[in-house]
Amino acid sequence: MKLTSKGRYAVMALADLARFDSINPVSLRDISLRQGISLDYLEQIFSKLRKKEIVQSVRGTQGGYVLNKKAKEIKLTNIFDAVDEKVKTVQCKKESKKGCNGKSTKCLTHNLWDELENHINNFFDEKSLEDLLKDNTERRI
Amino acid sequence: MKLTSKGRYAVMALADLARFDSINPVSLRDISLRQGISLDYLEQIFSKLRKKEIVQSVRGTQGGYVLNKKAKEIKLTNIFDAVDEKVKTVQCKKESKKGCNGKSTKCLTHNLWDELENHINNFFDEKSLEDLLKDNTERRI
DNA sequence: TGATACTTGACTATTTTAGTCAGGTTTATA
DNA sequence: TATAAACCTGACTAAAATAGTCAAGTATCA
Repeated sequence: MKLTSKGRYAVMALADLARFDSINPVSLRDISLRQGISLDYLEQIFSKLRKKEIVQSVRGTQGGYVLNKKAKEIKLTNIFDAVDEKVKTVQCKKESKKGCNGKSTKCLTHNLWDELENHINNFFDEKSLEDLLKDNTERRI
Repeated sequence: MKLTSKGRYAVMALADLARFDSINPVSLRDISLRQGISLDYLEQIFSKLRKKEIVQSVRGTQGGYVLNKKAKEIKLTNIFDAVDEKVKTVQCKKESKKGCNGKSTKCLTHNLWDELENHINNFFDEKSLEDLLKDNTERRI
């Protein structure tokens, strides 16, 4: 079980954005340099974040991205959702043919995975971008 | 982020084993049939479980596997650990060159991933095989 | 009008996953 | 003591996911 880079990068980039966007839009180039993430990859990620209205783009010279909501209102759930990073534990949710051994009853451990999923999602539901910054006030980049 | 089959199968198989091993060892063949997991794959998984002393093997005709501890004492953490299913959230744990942007300070979101990891691991530390069975007393396979 | 920066979509190398396959060894029991 | 059931091991592989790269734009400000 692991968290993929796309999800991590999205959160890292937004945390960076949240810290630096107070006055001007932040260019992906800056984020790329500060966070060590490939510019091309960032563009893919921000395209998704924009579609989900988590960020707004500002075109032209001095352009870049701005948060579309307050950092407090952006939960990690929203971010992961935007970049298709999902917590998946069971295959047997949608009653696919192979799910739960292909039997009509739930598999032995079905409840467990459900519980785990909720457990993790609760964590992400509660954490906002602002929380992240708070934890880091003593540090710089 | 997802849970891989290997980890799921290991837990499913052990839950099956815990339920049926009261008298005789349980053959992988039976588990394979009941849980719909490939026999060859089960062998790989049980080889690891045996090395970590979670199960004991009984050779020969009528042989199979038996739990090596009480179901109560086998935590999910132990199981995942045995089959190399780990919760990985950050690449920057071991101070690899690329970790945390290759900078000396921790990355912006380092604490978050640490926290998440603990959150998930706590869940697994608390859950035992016995807990799983309890949740399923009303169901059969 | 040029530089900067966003925008999109197609492409791809690498890694991981989820197994399969082949060829054993061990042991209970008929 | 033969044999079948069951364990045991390691090598192999197809398919999927990941983590990007690359190319070719478009929009806007100075």
